[in-house]
Amino acid sequence: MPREVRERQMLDAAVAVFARRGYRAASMDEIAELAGASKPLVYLYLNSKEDLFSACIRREAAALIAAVRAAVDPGAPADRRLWNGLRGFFAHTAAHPDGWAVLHCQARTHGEPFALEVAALRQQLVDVVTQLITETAADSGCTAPLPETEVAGLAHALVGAAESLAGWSNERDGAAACERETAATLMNFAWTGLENLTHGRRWAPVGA
Amino acid sequence: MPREVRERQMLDAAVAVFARRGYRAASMDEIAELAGASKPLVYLYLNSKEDLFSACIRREAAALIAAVRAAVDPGAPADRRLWNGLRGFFAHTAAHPDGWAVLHCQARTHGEPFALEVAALRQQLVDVVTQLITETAADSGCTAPLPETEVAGLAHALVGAAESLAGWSNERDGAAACERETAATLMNFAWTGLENLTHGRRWAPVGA
Amino acid sequence: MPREVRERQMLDAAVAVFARRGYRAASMDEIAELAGASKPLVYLYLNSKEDLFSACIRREAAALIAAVRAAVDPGAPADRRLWNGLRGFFAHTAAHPDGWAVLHCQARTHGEPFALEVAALRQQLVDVVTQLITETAADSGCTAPLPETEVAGLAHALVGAAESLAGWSNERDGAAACERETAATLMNFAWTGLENLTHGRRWAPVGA
Amino acid sequence: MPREVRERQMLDAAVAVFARRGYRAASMDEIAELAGASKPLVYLYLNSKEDLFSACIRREAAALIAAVRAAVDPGAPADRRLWNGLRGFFAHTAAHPDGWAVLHCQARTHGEPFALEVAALRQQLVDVVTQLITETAADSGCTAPLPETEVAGLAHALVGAAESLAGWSNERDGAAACERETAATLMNFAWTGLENLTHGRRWAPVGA
DNA sequence: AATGAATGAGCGTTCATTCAT
DNA sequence: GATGAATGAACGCTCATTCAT
Repeated sequence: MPREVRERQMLDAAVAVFARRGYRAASMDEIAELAGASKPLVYLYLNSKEDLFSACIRREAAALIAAVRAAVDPGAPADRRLWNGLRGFFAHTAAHPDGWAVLHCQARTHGEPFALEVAALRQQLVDVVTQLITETAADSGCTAPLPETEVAGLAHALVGAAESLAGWSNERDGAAACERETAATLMNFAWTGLENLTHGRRWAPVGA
Repeated sequence: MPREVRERQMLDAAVAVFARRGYRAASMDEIAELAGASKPLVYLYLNSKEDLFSACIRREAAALIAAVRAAVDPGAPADRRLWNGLRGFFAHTAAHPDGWAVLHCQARTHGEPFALEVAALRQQLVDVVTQLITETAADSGCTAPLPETEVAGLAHALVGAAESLAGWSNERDGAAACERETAATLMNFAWTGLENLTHGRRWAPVGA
Repeated sequence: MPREVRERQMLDAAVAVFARRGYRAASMDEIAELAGASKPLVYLYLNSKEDLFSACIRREAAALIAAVRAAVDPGAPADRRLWNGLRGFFAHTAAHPDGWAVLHCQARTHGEPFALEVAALRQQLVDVVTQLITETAADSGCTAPLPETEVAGLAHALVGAAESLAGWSNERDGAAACERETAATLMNFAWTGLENLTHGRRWAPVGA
Repeated sequence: MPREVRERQMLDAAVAVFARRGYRAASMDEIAELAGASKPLVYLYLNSKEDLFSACIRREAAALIAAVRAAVDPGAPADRRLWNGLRGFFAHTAAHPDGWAVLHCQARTHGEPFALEVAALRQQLVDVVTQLITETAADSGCTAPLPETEVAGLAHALVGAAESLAGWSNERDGAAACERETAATLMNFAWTGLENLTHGRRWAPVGA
């Protein structure tokens, strides 16, 4: 069996086991068995548990960001592009729950080396969203430009909301059927909020 | 040294170590040493690693929800109350980063028993937010009542956004100084978005 | 509470726990709790786990040998005395199963110090039986005196048979009702066997 | 080194250590060291301390019962067969004192799972003896058939006597030289006793 | 007379990792 | 290319034992 195929099987197995058990609790024995290979072979191809986990993170992160980027159709108007990006995100995470679990739940909780890898992914997501926000603002006739820090904050809020909704809708119904509805909820929330902000309509505490 | 004091020291140490290392990677030796006690004493007071982790989760969850509830001043108008709740949330998570890390990052990734405990906390947060949203809608002269499912979705999105922002602002600057700014960002986003929604102003995909 | 009473309670508890769990698996915590005293008090009175176990063995051994000796009525004819001794043995072991378990099952399996104590008891039992055998032989008109080694062997066989029957009849029916029957079985077996031996009627392998 | 060989070495070491120390006091470290292997290998091959002990019991029990069955030559007359069986029993226990100690002293004192395994062995021994008694009775022209319960009692008594004598002769002299003598003592005792019983010659307490 | 508080030492078990083949 | 055999190191947990009071 060619190395490339074997390696993909190993990564598939590793993602599944890491998602189910967590990084520490996952055992190389279980991964090797699920991959249908012997343990020394896993070490020959992937060096160590740490490298294996990193490889999983990188592969899943690349797949996710690629899915989102592909969903954002560059030719569409700004509002459609935000909408498409959200749908792409929800669709991919729903279709690859193990990969999403590794990225969202496991990678950030196990020390620096992995946290850095996943932070890079997150930054890419935030970059995409930042650009979408900027474009959206411009497209809807922005009259009150937002400071850079606030845009970053909004992007983080949006990503967090998306992550939270992804988890919520996944556990509410196994089927990904309502993915569209979930996206719509968030889109409504974000879109109208953004429009107000970019037109200077803000809320302010009375006493401040 | 009286038992109560020792027990609190142990929980403090456990929260710190669990936050830094994760549940599996944390060793009872390290926790005991950080608590300034011997390992058998930790077991005598807290039974097992699992019980110790549960105790940490319960203590930190109770503290967080109490902080949020205390911040939401029942006498204030609805917008102020949402604002206050957000500030309370951000202030508490910034002041107790280890506790927040245990709740947000570690507890959900290590098996059913802990996930259930933290799900209960999250539900309490969502409940609080749901009520705030409902009141806010009523207070601002709602003309387009939202279906229950959508309110739940919004609440989850808001909580997710808040969680994400908490993590972002915590790692951006150790100081809790900008907590107010973070809360303002989210408040603006949420408040204006909500007002539009409750007055029937929505975004809809063109082709749908 | 006077020391003597407390000490007896401790020994009672220890015998029960040692019988149920074995020497190593028995924990001083459980013994102290069952005795209704604190652990340091147990140590104050009985020094160590080893000493406590020794004390149990000595007390139970003394009680058993006393019961057997009391049962053997010195005034009766030899056959009656053997019969009475057997009945005394079975009655006592049935009435004190924990003590018997400690002596028979636990004490011999846990290293030299305890094995020696229980060997002493066994020797006393063998001595009693040896004397009974000798007397019985004399009483029934012995025509073929038995060598000393053989008497010792017979005594050991008899004690072993008695021990085995004690266990068997105990587990066959919880009630000690059939103790008499058990004793009769053994008595028949031993008595007639002895009579033949002491009159020179032996079995011998054909080719020897 | 092939697995089979290693596994036998481990069982040999385990039998020796369990015999010397008892189940609880035996440490897996000592067993592994005596077996000339590392501890993880012992676990890889034999799963757990409990499984290891069970494996010891089963192996030694099978060896003992096989030795006795092999000694009982089916073609010989009944008295010879009883004689041969006794000699086989004494010879095997003398040649494998550790195995015998595990079966007789340790296995019965450490909880249900092991007690059941050794009870099965004992039942097999009792069955063999029961059959030998029945055949012996028939062979010697039985005129007073014994009730089934009494036969069972006699078998238990005989096995107990044999077990006791095995221990006694083993500790009296390490050499197995006197095994023949020990067997003769018991055979004389049992044979003549049986013959009387099966011809209705019994002892009865005077007052009963 | 009696105990709450505390620990050093050790055990059963697991796991990532490496050779020799 | 692929593996059966093997291990050093560490971890969760328990227990006999001792002080200070």
